Amino acid sequence: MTASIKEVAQRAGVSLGTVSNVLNRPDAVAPQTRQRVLDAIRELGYVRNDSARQLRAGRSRTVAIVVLDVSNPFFTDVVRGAEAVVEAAGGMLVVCSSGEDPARERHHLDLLEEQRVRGLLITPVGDDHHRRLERLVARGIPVVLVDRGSGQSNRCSVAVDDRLGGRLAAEHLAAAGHRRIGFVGGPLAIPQVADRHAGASEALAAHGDGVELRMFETRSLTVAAGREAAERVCALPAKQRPTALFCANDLLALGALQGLTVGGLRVPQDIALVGYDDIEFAGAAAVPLTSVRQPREQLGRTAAQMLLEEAENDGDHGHRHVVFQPQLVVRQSTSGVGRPQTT
Amino acid sequence: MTASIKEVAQRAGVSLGTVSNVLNRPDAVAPQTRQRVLDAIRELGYVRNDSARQLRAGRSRTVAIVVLDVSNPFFTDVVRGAEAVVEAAGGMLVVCSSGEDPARERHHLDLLEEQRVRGLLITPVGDDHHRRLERLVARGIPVVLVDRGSGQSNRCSVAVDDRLGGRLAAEHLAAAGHRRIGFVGGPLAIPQVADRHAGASEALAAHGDGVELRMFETRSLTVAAGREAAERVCALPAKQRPTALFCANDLLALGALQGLTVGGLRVPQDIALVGYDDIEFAGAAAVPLTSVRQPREQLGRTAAQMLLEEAENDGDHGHRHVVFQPQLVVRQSTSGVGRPQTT
DNA sequence: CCATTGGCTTGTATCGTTTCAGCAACCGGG
DNA sequence: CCCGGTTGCTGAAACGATACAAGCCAATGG
Repeated sequence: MTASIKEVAQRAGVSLGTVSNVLNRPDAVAPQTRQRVLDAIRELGYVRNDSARQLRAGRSRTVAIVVLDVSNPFFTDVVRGAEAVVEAAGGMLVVCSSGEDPARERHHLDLLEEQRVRGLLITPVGDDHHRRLERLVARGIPVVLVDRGSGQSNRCSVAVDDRLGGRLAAEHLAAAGHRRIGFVGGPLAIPQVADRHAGASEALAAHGDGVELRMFETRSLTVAAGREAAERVCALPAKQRPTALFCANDLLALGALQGLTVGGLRVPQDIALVGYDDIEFAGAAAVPLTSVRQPREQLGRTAAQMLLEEAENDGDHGHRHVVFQPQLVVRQSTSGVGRPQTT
Repeated sequence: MTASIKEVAQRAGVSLGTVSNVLNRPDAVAPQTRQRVLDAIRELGYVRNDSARQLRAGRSRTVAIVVLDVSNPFFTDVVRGAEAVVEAAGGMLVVCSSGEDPARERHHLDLLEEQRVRGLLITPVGDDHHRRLERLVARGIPVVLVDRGSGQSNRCSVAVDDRLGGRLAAEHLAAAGHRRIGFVGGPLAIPQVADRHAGASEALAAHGDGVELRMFETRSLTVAAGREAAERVCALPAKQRPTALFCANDLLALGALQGLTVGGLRVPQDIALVGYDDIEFAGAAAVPLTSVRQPREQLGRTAAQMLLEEAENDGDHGHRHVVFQPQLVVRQSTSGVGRPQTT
């Protein structure tokens, strides 16, 4: 059914090794022999068997990236960045989504380990993954943490300063005079969420005089969760209700925007809204969203580069921790007045 | 470095085959032997080598899906549907993005063929892929066309009726009294685009009396391309300018919305806008978008089911062609009056 | 004219699994 | 006491590719 190198050899009247040479070191084969082999390959429709290659070589050319949610445009942009780098290097990037579920994450890691992937980019779900990743590294599979700083010095990481991002958002709101601010996000086990919250908290504490940060925890970082959180906000009596919401990502913010509108609250007149990530859709929302921008594609590119670099110099390799700075993009959802902007 | 089955066998004091049995047919091994083997596995941190497994088995457990654009929420939803089915069956789904580029598509297919994937879900870029896919099928790799009907009877397909979708959109606009309608989409080599256009064209022709459908071709189906098309529209003198735009997908429509706003045209008062796909962000846009809804996740689920089914019954298998019906969802971008809706 | 070189090619071992025929020990029935 | 049937395990043969030592032959140099 599927021709192997042996049949190609037979047909071309050469030995196994020669065919292999044609494939891998064409210059080491005499031109006319090479041509005969190439003809045979074409005639039989021969295609290399990667399993065999990998088995022999002991390593694969595929790199995996495990993200929290493929449907989140933030991650698809990260993936695109990583993809570009990996493909340029002749590899293949496989994308797995943990869906914020530690069990699925583990399952994916199991499979990827069995496949002996060349390296792993991961945005881990919780905090209990250290031993697991440790083991991969010990096995010679380099790991780069994405969108997550690492205290660990035995692996690289690429992150954006989430505390700073949280501070930027909170300071912006506090400066606009908000005193009751709500934080929408969760699960708190996700470090990015915790850090953004911590940053906001920090900034408000520094601000002094009873600025309050109230937590509206969500079960996931999705539009639906944002809508649901907004319902809780709307249900509060006006006196207790926050006058501004800081959402842990833009999906939540977009959901919250919908939920608030349904609940009869106007953004930003009745309640201001800040998102996080500045995904492409944030600026195009019903009320264009103020958001904390992250260098999404660059995150992916840098992570992939570091990974490939580590994969080359098998073994010794100075682990680096790159931290990018987020940037506040102010739009209508916090600006009180003004006309729609579309950047 | 990485333990193999042989070392496990040695440590447990049994033969190779026994370890393999513990892994694959645990009941065929005496409980205490089994335990010894399991202990050895744990102590050595043994992990199966999938390459070797695949090589021996001649087939892999991974299924691939090749989509036009991972950043398009339509496709991420399709992917999620497919993923759910494949994972439930114990497999793994690898996602590749062709970026609407035939060369990249070919490259991915090459790699996937080398990997001897179990099956392939694909939304092909152009129309010249038949021979290519044919070859995969001949090799025993089942192929299911996604979001694309197939005249071919030797493979399955799952699609949504794009001509009908185009008709729905165009009829809606014509019924609202629009006489100069613009179609924004491209490249036309993408069958979905061509079909949606054809459907619209058809509906308007049936409508008679000089209703005009003018083409604004784009280079891709992205937000940026939509913005750029809107600039072209804005540049036209008011008399020639369409009073409505039908965009081949929601990304284009969202981009167009931004471009039109920047160009000083109001949606829907000055120009109406219809998108396609009804992605989650369509309803949350600055002006909630009227759009043609497709059953996105179901598309993926059905495709994956058909693929797995075909992969089971190696060989004979009745190829099916499932066609879903799209559905027009009317929102503010074509409704002239009314208040924001958020569903 | 022999030795040496260098260009091409061959054959074989190897990677880590799974599979399968075969062997040893044991059991109960005739 | 032997025989057929289990049960539990072993050992070797694949799977398809790559690497590498070794061989062959013609050409080159002394």
